[in-house]
Amino acid sequence: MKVDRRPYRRESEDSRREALISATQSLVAEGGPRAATVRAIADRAGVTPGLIRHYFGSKDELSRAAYRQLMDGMTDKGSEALAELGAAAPARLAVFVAAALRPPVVDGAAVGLWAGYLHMVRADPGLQAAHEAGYLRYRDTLEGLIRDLARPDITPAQTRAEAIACNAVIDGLWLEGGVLPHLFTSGELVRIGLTSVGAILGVNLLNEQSFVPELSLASLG
Amino acid sequence: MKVDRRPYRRESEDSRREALISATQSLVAEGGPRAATVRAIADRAGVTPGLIRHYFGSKDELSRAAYRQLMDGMTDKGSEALAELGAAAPARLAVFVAAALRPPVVDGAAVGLWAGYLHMVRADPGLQAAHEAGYLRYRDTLEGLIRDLARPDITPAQTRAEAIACNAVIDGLWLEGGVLPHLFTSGELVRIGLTSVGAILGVNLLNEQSFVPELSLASLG
DNA sequence: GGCCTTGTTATACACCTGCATAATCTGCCA
DNA sequence: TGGCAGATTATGCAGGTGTATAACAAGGCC
Repeated sequence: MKVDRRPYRRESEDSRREALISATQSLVAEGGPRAATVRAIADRAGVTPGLIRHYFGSKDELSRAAYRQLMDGMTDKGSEALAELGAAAPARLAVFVAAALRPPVVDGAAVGLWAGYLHMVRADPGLQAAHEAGYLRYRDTLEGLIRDLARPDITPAQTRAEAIACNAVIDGLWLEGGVLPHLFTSGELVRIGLTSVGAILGVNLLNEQSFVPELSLASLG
Repeated sequence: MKVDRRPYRRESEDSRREALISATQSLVAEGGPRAATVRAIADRAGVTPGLIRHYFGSKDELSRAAYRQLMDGMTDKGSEALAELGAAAPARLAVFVAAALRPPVVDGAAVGLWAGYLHMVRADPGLQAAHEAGYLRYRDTLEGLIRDLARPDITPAQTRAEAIACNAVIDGLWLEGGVLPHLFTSGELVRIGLTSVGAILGVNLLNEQSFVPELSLASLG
């Protein structure tokens, strides 16, 4: 009594790694990290479990790769939204903030993955350095946008403190929006984010909505 | 060949529940949720695994209880600091915010524990309900303190949005302070928190420092 | 064509997981 | 002083986990 054997299919290394990482992320997104077993991952990637060990030394290493890809994607989202427009400083800041507070950045799966690896980040110095670099890269971008506002009589130290505060607001909103999406109406996170960042900096960012196509009035709750 | 039997020791129900919850929390904080197996929990609590089922119906229920206690404990820290003084509304708000932004609330282990659970929150509806309840309890307390400021011409909807924003600032600062403590000088988190919450609400909270003994100038960086 | 490297699959294994249940101990009350 | 109830321990079980290893397939190279 023979069970049918999976047809042998040879594919590129990039394609296989991508499929495995993608399968890991989607499984964690749906059923939490406990659902992301080697067998489930391999099954979804259309592959047998052995390949995980072949491409990544172990399941943990695959998980780490998935985490790294998640972080890279999130930090890039804001910059991408920025690159397209050369508008005035307040509008650029508004775009950057808004990008972090709506899908695909605000996402339960992203929060879940991020939180799941937080303790590993605390334990592993290498990952901690990477995490810190990512955090500072984001905050520095924010600080640059704040500096570009060219408000008079603002010291560098104050700009730094403001960047920390704005970053915290964004982080907090991103977090709760991802974990408890049903508590916030559509567009509410963006509106609250722009309002409070504006309040912290003493500028009005809500009027900058018109500069952002995706942030039309219709998309606000 | 008989293995030695654990000595029978009878203890109060409260003591046993407390020991099991405490063991669960420390294990999750150290090694993430995966480390908190029934056997490891029972071992650390000085008990056999069967007791978990005896006092809590299942391991999941124990996890939920441990998470609930964590969330409640964080809110309680603020309320405790509040209970002692019957000062004016701005001072009370300042005390509440400051309590969340310094040890023992700001703590790497606490963040690790919280993150470990957040991982599970997404998968388990029961834990999600616990998280939502804890989050709302804290935010409602904050909203009450904001309302007590009795500023003129503030709608309930605006108060709600402000509470969400202030909660986000506190969450973000608490998080980053716990994960990357070396990036912030002592007292910086408290100062930034009071400044930005004040900016969001249009009040000055920094002057309220004098009302808080532990928040003397000496403790600020 | 024969061979060898390597991607891929299948199987085996040792361990661990949570849960159920039986066995045992102890304090309390009649 | 017995004995019962309930707290606590020990054992068993069915299933799942990650990983190691063997078997197989296919393409490149001489």
